[in-house]
Parts: sequence; structure tokens; C-alpha cells
Amino acid sequence: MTTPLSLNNQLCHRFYTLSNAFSRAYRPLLSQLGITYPQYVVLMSLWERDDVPISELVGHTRIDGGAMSLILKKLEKKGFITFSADEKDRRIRRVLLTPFGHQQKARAEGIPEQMRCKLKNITQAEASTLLLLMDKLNAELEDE
Amino acid sequence: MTTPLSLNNQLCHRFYTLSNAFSRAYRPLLSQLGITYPQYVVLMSLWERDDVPISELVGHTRIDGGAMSLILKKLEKKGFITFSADEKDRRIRRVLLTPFGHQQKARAEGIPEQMRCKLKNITQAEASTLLLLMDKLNAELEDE
DNA sequence: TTAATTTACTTTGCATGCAAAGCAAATTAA
DNA sequence: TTAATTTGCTTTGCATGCAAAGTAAATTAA
Repeated sequence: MTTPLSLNNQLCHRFYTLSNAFSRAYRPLLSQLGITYPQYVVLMSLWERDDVPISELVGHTRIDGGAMSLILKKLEKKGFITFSADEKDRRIRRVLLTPFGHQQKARAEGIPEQMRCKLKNITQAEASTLLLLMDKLNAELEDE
Repeated sequence: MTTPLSLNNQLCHRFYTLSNAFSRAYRPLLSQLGITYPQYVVLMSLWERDDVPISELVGHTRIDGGAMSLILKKLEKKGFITFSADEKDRRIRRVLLTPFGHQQKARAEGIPEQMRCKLKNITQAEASTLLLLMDKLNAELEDE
């Protein structure tokens, strides 16, 4: 049996490593769109459904609220999004895709496939297993 | 079938989310030692084997070299480590644990168990499956 | 209604992750 | 040997992740 403190036996270090590896792997694909991975996550959420309060984006993407403010500011500056004030509750800012922001979805549509190409040897079954187990892990870590 | 761009079907977003979740989960445990998660990773590596060149730490922990410089500087300031110059190659700085740094290993030894408590419902088999699949993913993303 | 509290965000400060530039020592090439 | 290149690390600049403080608007309490 190995030491409990051994790096090689810990899940957390795998997640640390793989999260960074994915971010690196996406970088060349996303640079064509001029965005970073977290910005891509926000856009994916908006391409599914836009004209949403910032709080909904935070919930769906799991990106921290403070970070979200800065990310949205950059996406606005790059022309992907605009804001509108909620008429009923003026504390709420709604996020909208611009026409340009909508157009970029078409350019991004090839990205998932390109990423799958980088993971040729991962079977669909393995990916499903991973999704399932990670959702379970997530649920465990959430409610604390 | 769901859109390829859907956030809910992508592995990458799970890793992003879980890596952050683990980091958050460790924070209260590590605050007693006065360190962050990446600093903990470096210390775990050193507790396994110290008096190593910085390059070896970078390789073992997978922490970026630039970040490593800053992390080591902080661990030095906190009294965990010191440096020594390699006598044969003066470009190399070797990292050593201080007596204090060694002592802290005992305090850290309970951390893995505390973390497992936060993951009660994950079986040993599931953890093993995850480790295996993540190593496979890592190998895929590495050689690019 | 007025004060206290809550809610939705933004701002700030600190710690990375990472690309890129810089530096000094070691190694190669000419 | 001297110049060019490589290697091991540090520094810098930009983009988060996150805790904490700050702000304005909405809701509750008194």
C-alpha cells in the first residue's frame, strides 16, 4: 500500500492536471474565435439560450460571479454580447447575443468534433462512464 | 440527440467544474497549514522525495514552471523549504524541506482521510475506474 | 413609511496557469 | 577558443477563481 499522501493515488491531482490539459488543448481551437475557454463556456451557454440574467449564466456555467463580471465585460468589448436591464427588477442585467455573437456559433460548431479527434482512443462507453462518475462526484462535493 | 455544443454533454466542462470543486473542498483543510492547493501538491511531492531540482518538481506535479517559481518563493517565505545550488551545474536549484517543512507532513497526514469523508458515496471501485480513465485521457492529451 | 435586510452585481486583492521575454550557466559549433 | 545555441529558472502580462468589501435596488420588518 502506498502512502496516503502520494500524489499518484489522488483523484484531485488528476482533475487538476486534466482541467489544465483540456484548457490547453482548447486554446489553439478557440484562438480562431479570439476567446478563452471560460469565455467559450459562457458563449456555449448563451448559444443554447440567451436573454438571460447573469445569475442564470453563473448557475449554468458554474463560473464564479466575480469572474463572470470580467468575462462578460470582455465578451461585450469583443462584440459577442450586449446587456439589457430587466424591466421588472432593475438589479437584474440580462445578457443578449449580438448578431455577430449569433453568427459565431456556426464557426464554433466544428470545435467539439476537433476535440474528439484529440481523444481518438476514448470510446463512447468510456466517455459515458466518466460523465456518470463525475456527475456523482460533483453531487458529493456540492452539498457541503 | 443534443446539440454538440451543449454544455451538458462535454467532458471538458466536468473537469473544469470538478477541478475547481476539489480546490474549494481542500481550502478549509489546508488553511490550517496556511497553504493553497497547488502549494499542497508541491509539498506532497517533496514529502515523497526532496532535495530535487526544480525541474523534477515541475515534472512530478505538472505545475507550470512560471507558476512554480512563485509557489516555491511563497513556501520558502513560510518556512517550509530552502534552496541549495547544485555543485555540478550551477543553473540548477535544488529544493529542500526545512525541519519545519518535514514536521508539517505529520499534520497533513489526516487530510486525505478527511477528503474521503467528503466523498462517502464513491466506492473504491469507482475511484479506481476514474483513475484509470483519467490516466488514459491524460495520455491522449499529452502527446499533441 | 422608514429602517434593516436581502438580493444581484461589480470591484478589489491575492494566487495561480500560461505564453513570452529575459538571464545566466553549460554545451556545441565553427 | 569564441560565437551560437541550449538549458534551467525567473519575470512579466494577461485571464481567471475566489473571498471579501462595496453598491444600488427590492423586500421585510417595525
